[in-house]
Amino acid sequence: MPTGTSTTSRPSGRPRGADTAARREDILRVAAELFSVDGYRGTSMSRVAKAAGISHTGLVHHFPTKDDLLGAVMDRRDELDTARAFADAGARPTGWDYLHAMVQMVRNNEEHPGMVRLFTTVSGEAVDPEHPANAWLRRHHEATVRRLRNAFQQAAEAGQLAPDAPLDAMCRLIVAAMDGLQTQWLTGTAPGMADELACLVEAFEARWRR
Amino acid sequence: MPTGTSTTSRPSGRPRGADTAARREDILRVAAELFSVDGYRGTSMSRVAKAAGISHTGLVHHFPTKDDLLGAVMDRRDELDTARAFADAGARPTGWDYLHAMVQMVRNNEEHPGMVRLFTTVSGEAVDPEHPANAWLRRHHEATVRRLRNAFQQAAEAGQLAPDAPLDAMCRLIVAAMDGLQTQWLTGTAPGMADELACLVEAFEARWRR
DNA sequence: CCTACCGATCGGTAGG
DNA sequence: CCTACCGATCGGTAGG
Repeated sequence: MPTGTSTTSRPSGRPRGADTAARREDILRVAAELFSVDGYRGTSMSRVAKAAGISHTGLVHHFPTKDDLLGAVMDRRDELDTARAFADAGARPTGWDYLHAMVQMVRNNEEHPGMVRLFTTVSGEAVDPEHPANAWLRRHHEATVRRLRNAFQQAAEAGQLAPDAPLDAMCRLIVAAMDGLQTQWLTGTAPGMADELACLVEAFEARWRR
Repeated sequence: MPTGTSTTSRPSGRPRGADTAARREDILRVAAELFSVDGYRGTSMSRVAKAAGISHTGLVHHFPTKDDLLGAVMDRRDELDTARAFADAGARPTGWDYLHAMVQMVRNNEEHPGMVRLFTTVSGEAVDPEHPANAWLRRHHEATVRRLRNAFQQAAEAGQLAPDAPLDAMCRLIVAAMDGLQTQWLTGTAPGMADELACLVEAFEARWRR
């Protein structure tokens, strides 16, 4: 009995479509782990292939270039990040509640050091305008700032924000604090991240909440 | 006439001691530039040598391993950083004044993008415990936190700090904000860093200054 | 002509 | 400090 014919029903042989999706997921998982420790520049395609249990050329078949692989890894990170954020709070909180939900999201991140390491390591390399993840980093920061800005504007419309509050600076500060706390947490300088971020939100409320 | 003998007076030939120090400084300057863009892992000894105008083995003569070179580059960064911090304020301010002086120091850093890039890029790689700059990164963060803690304790002794202020979290937040703002500034998400940091200090004062 | 790979090797470069 | 090299590994591609 021939295997891999062009007939529509295949009682034996490899289920091709499903295998491809599962294989890609395997690759993305091990690549994320390697990038998170050694960075994009410090990780070779061969090492990713070996960790995924396939050949180098097998890896290239799924991701033609190393840049393609990085892009897929970071897209997957964002998807998992968003999925977890939504799982925590069914509907997205608004106004100051959004800030407190963000603290909870950071507390959740303390259970996922691999994700935090991936973000921090790749961000460090990606400040170089020539780095393949530079556009991703800018997009990520701008999207995060935008969501914070929306929350502050909701607070303002509800009369809960001082009219002279420096909106943009506050948004950027929260993003900066989250990024910087990750570095300190990963190196052991800080025991956590959420309590520190909560301290920032508390100070903001003391100064600019109405 | 022989060149480079061990006699004390050399009317001709290369003044060796001076040359060595100057050459090392040249190497450290170009290495800092390369590390700041491509990172430690993304920079080769050969490329450093070429940029410094010497051979690969000539570079190895001054810095036996790549790790030695990185250590010297980061030590030099810290020296220049400290020198500029002292130049700004003759004596180190105390209490809340120290926080405001730090904002001024960050404003000064906006004139030195290369230094900021070096710090951010190497920090990103160095969260890996196996990275040669991991110890440097931890030392840097702990020293910065210690100086901030001293300042807050001076404020407390002067009765200018609420007794329930979360000292450690505040110190780590300031360090995190400085690090994170550097990333956003380098990628163009934020137009500056000092105004944002000043916003953090203002919020802290509103919440915990007495 | 398709898919999901394989073993082998391309021209160059890495740190030392 | 140079020329001349090493063992190995880089990202990417060949034909089958």
